[in-house]
Amino acid sequence: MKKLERSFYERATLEVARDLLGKYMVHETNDGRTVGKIVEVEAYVGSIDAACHAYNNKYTNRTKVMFGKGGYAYVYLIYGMHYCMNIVTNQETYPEAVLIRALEPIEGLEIMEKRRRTESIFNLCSGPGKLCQAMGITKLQNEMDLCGESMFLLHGETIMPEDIATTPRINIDYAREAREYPWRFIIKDNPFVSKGK
DNA sequence: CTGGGGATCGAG
DNA sequence: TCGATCCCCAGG
Repeated sequence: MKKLERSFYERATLEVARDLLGKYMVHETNDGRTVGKIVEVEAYVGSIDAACHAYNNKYTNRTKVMFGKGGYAYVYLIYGMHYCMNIVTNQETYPEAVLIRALEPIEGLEIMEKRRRTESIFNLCSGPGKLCQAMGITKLQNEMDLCGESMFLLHGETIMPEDIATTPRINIDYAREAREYPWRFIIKDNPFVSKGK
């Protein structure tokens, strides 16, 4: 299977978000290799999106990675205890990213179970915080190049347009009009999607 | 320096 | 439904 190249990520964010469904995310660590199929994502577009950390093109130490080239990881700590994994999209100067919200576990299940302290397969990667724990993603992976050797994506399975559902994003009630933007994409009827909302 | 708030999760 | 827990950042 072929590794996704920079050109895949450096496109319009909503397109990248849709196209990420079905891709395999791989993380190589000392514990071993874990792989998950992307089944749920959300797009964040800094210039116009009140839910995005880089709303109004806000440039801070935390958001700066989103202003860089596509294909890098944006990982941040939320609620003081969980990490969220994003993939930076579009060209330089456009602060945009896609949040990975759920994976279907493909490989390294034993490693995931150990990290998550559960053997329930539907509870390993069915949420943004859970999948970071299962895949061994922390602040250390922030700003990592996904075109490198440690963490990267593979062309996994092709998802037909009719198998993709679109909804508003989860837990962004504070974001005023952006609350309703249909920027969450999931694989229809996939049992590994998060139980958000 | 200070304090309010958050792209979550799991227990009860 | 609610508490844990702490980084981030705006404001003074």
